[in-house]
Amino acid sequence: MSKVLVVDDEPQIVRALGIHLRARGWEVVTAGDGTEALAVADASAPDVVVLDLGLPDLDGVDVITRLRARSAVPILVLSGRSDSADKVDALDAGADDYVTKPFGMDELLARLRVMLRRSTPVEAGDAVEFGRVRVDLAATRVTVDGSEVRLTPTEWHLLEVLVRHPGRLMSQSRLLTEVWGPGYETAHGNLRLYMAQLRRKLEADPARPVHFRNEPGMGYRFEP
Amino acid sequence: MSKVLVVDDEPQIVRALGIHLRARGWEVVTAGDGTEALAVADASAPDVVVLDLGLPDLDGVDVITRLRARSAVPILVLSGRSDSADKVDALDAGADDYVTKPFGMDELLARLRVMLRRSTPVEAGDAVEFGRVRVDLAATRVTVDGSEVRLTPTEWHLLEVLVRHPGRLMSQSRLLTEVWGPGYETAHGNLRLYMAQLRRKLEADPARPVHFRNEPGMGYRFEP
DNA sequence: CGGGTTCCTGACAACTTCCTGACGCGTCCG
DNA sequence: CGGACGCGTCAGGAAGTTGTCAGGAACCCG
Repeated sequence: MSKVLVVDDEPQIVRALGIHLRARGWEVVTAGDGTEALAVADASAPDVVVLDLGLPDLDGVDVITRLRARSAVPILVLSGRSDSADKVDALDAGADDYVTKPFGMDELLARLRVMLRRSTPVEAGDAVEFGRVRVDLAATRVTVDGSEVRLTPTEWHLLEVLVRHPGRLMSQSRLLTEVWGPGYETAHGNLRLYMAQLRRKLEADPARPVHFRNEPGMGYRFEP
Repeated sequence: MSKVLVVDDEPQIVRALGIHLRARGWEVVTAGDGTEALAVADASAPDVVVLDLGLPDLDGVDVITRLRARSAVPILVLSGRSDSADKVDALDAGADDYVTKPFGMDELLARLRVMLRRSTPVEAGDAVEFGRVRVDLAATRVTVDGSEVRLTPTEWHLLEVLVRHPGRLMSQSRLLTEVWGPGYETAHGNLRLYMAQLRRKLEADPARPVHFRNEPGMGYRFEP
């Protein structure tokens, strides 16, 4: 049985979600604001989080960032406005998907199932191989053609974030917040620099990257 | 069996629609004005709503807004006046499609089937396929015949908005505000440009689009 | 304290994307 | 029949991004 944490400040929404989710066999824990959400997430380790962006105490994006700092739990965002700006911000901060209110219950349940099925993209402890590179996540070790390559801490952190989401586009802001922490969303120059170093150390032809690709204006993508 | 709510102030239209719909296996509930419509919608939770804009008590757009505040039920608008302004307003308020009176019964039934199909099975989780195109919303990736197609940020935003509302007629102002943000409601030239680029990249014959169709004066519609 | 490593900042050229305006074509309506 | 309107298309310049380099500050460790 999977556990879901529902965070919303409107009690009727929490109640309605709880009823439907329990009817489908989920175990449900709830929170009414951001502070409570963080506490409950720590205490009960949910498998997935449903988070309303419009909370009374904390900014929704803030909550996402702090959840991300602790675990890789999938986050589904409920967005009140159909305005796209806050959705983009949420995704950048680390949310995995979003649904705009008003939403159909079936749609939400379907998305939750998908997220759960896809959760933990790459487990810690696994090793990822691509080209002539082998990344051992458990041992914190990288080898190219069998010989070890030394990475600085920042390089390693960046590589880890990318490798844990194979094939997925990661926006600059998301990479920055995950590697450097909240507050560095604008240090683009930094990201460019370390991406270049990763490519220099891991790509066969750093000028023509195959595994660490950039999509102009959108972000970077790791391709195994 | 699916349930449809028919809202119209002319009894003969309600009766005629009821007969045809029941003959096709629909369960039908009715309302004669806006207030009743809202009450019946709450009480019987229809799968789709057919709504005449010219109601005696409430403005049609008002009814749509209030329905939308409660659920994501698809709304098909019946417009009596050939004036197109109110139709656009209805779409902006959240209607999914419209039919102009006098209408053919076959056309209305066909539209209803489309709306129902889009709402029940839900988008297939995080990937949408149509023709030879596959849109992976989670990975932010588009492929045609298996080979990747690169989209610019604006192209991707536009595609995402369209794809998340399959079969639905999206007004130009809505597309503009969702993709470019509030304040760009009049930048129609922009929308035409990027719609053309999407078609060039995704349609088999960009000059004769099948999946990204335009309805003159209204907006654009994505058909899977 | 010194040597080596790591991290950050600022600059530049090459590139991509975005916007604007103009033109042609078809439809609709007077 | 002519004009207005909306739509699709094209091209050019403005604006923003990215890869890259070099230099200096901060850090760690012996």
